[in-house]
Amino acid sequence: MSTTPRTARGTRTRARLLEAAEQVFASVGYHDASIVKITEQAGIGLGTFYLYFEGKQAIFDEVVEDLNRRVRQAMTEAAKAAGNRIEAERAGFRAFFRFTAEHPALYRIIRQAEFVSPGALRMHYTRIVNGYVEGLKAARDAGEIRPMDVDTVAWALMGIGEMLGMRWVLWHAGGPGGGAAPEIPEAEFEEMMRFIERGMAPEAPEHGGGA
Amino acid sequence: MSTTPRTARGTRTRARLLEAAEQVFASVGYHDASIVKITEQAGIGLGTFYLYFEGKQAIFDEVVEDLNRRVRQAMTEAAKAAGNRIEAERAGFRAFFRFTAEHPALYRIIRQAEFVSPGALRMHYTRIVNGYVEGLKAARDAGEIRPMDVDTVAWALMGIGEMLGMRWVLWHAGGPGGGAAPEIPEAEFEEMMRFIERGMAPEAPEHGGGA
DNA sequence: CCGTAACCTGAATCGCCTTTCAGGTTAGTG
DNA sequence: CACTAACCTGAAAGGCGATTCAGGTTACGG
Repeated sequence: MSTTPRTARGTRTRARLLEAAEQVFASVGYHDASIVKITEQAGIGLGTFYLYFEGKQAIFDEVVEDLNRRVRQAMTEAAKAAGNRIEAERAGFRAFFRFTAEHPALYRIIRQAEFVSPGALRMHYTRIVNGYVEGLKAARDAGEIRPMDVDTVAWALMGIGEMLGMRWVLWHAGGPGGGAAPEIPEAEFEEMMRFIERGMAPEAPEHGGGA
Repeated sequence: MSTTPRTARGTRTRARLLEAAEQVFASVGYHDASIVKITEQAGIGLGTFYLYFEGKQAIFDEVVEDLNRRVRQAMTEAAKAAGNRIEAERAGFRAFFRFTAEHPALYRIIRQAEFVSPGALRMHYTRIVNGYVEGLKAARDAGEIRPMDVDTVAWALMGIGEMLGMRWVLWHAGGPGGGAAPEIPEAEFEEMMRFIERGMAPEAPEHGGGA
C-alpha cells in the first residue's frame, strides 16, 4: 500500500521517482516503461517504488497532472505581461510552444493517455481550453474579436497548437531519441498567428488595419 | 514466416484478421490487444495469425495504412463534387468528420502509433496534409485565398480537424465503449468553418462581402 | 550509545503473452 | 476415390514484467 512520505528524505525519493517516470514515459512510452526502468533511472531500489505509488498507472496520472500544471503556469505567466488580448494570445501560444519544445514529454505522454488514463487526457485538454475560453470571452466582450462560439474556437486553437507543436518538436528535431530543445521556426509561427488572428478578427477592422 | 494467401479462402481469412485487429486495437488499445483477442474476434485459430502476419506490430501498421487510405478516399471523393475551392475544403472537412465519427478507430489507433510505429504516424498525417497542400496551393494561385505558407496552414487545419473530431467522437458520445456514430453538431461545424475561412480569406474581400 | 520509526532493498512469485510446431482439415484435380 | 497443396489449429515452450515481502539501513531524540 502506498503512503505519503513523512520525512524530507522520503519526499525527495518520491520526487525523484516522479521525475524519472516522466523521462522514461517520454522516451520509451508507457508500455515499455517498466517499474525497473523507472527505479533504475531514479537510482532507487525496485521495491521502494511501491512505498509511494500504487502502480504504473498511478504514477502516470501524477506525471500528467504535473506536466499540465506546469504548462498552464508557463502560459498564464507569459500572458500576464501582455497588453491587450491579442498580445496575450500570442504570448500564451509562444509560451506553450516553448514549454513543449523544452519538454517533449508533454506530447509523447499525453498522446498515450487515451488508453492508459482517459480521464487524465480529458482533464489535460479541458483545463488548457478553459484558460483560452476565459480570455476569449473577455476579448469578445471588449470587442477585440468578433462574436463567436468561444468554446469551439478554443478547441480549434488547442488543436492548432498541438499539431504544429508536435510537428516541430517530434519531427524537426531528429529522431525520438532527439537532443536539445528545437527552435520554433519564426516564420511559421507568424503565419500561424496571422491565420488565428484573422480567424478571430472583428467584422469591420479599422479600415485597412492589417495584422 | 508470414505469407501471402494463395487462394480465395486464405484471402478472406487474412481480411477477417485485419478487420478484427482494427476493432480490437480501437477498443482496448495496442498494449492490451493480444493476438489471442484478435483471433478470437475474427473467429479464427490462434496459430493462423502467424500464417499471414509477422506479429502484432506488422498487423498494426497495416491497419493504420488501411484506415489512412480510406479516410483520404472519403475526403477526395467528397471534395470532387464541390464547385470552388472553399466549397471543396468544406466538403472535405465534413467527409473527414463523418468518417471519423463512423470509425472512431482512426483516432484511437493513430494516437497510439507514436510509440508503436512512429513511421506510420508520420505517414498518416503527412499524406492527409499533402492532400490539403495541393488544394490550398491551387486556391492561392487562383486568388481564392490570400498568399500564405500553405504548409503551415495545412498542418493547422489538420490540427483543428483532429482536435474537434476527437472531442466530438470521444467525448460527446458517452464513454469509450460507446455505441453508434455520434452526430456532429452543425452549429459548431459552422463556427469552425467560419474561423477557417476567415483565416484564409484574401486581403481585400469584395467590399463588405461577409462569409 | 540505545531505541525506534521511517525508509530502503532486490530476489522470488505469479500471471500473462508472443510465438512455434506437429498434426489435422479442406478443396480441387486426375 | 486417391492425392496433394494450401490452409487451419491450439497446446505448450519460453520470456518478461508487475508486485510482494522478509529483512537490512538511516536518522535522530533522549
